Amino acid sequence: MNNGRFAISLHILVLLDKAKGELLSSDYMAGSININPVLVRKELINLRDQGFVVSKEGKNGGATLAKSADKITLGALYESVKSAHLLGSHKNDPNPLCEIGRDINKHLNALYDDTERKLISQLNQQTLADFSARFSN
Amino acid sequence: MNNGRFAISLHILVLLDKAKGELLSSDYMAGSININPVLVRKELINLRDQGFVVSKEGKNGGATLAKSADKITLGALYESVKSAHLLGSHKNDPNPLCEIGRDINKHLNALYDDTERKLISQLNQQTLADFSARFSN
DNA sequence: TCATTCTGTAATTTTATTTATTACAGTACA
DNA sequence: TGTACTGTAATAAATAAAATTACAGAATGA
Repeated sequence: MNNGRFAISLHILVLLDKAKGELLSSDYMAGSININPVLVRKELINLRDQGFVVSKEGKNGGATLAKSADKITLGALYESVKSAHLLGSHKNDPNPLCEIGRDINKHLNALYDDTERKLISQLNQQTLADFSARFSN
Repeated sequence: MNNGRFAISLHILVLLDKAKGELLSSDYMAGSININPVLVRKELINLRDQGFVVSKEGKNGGATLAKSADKITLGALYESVKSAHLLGSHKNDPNPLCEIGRDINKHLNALYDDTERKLISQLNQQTLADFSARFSN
């Protein structure tokens, strides 16, 4: 996971948790995160696909949590936004004529998968409720 | 860690381990990794600064491991190449007028630091020797 | 000694990725 | 039926990563 999507999604979820069921608009949330509202809407679609939030179209629409904050683990959130490999490079196209180059991707992927699995189980020990509780208000 | 530096550095180290003390040139290693030799040389400088390799200038020069492969942990390698935060975004400049935005970086950083610490201790359980041994030759 | 083969390093260009912007259709409300 | 939203596509701008070019300096050995 190489981009700001984890931070954006977590920020969204904290805002929704603090809103206690009140619908928040993407424009409002974009103002808090200080990013473009379209990015918020895209993340909301992903969060909705994962079952974390529900959203309502039309006037007075917006988003709210779809489940209790203690049912959303940070590991699940991580998995929902990860795109590239944890440690992975963009391009990795080693020389197949070299004995090391030929096999390294297989071994790197095994290492990455193993490491990522442990990272996720680590993150799964914390929920959105835990994280949200760190905010004083 | 968001780029291919971990993969590149590990590839270099495996090549050097398999070379058993014979000096390898950056051009040769770049050919195996299939990247530009200048990138290899830059990584070698970092690896040398970390005490993992030694390099020799001039004709018949090149690089070799500075210490035994079982003394180089993958956690130390990870630390040597990490630049950005593990889960961190490029830009993260939330609105300080929002109570959540005002505090979120503090809490995100605590989460990132904690998670990264555990990732590194996980990676520290594996050495270059372990990884290199996965290659059949 | 001097051509050769390396490393070290800076500067620049190219490519890839991420983020922002613009635009607009569709939905729901009041 | 205007207004305030979401959903979504297309494009542009900004940023980051990688490649390229260039060359100085070091060590070798013919």
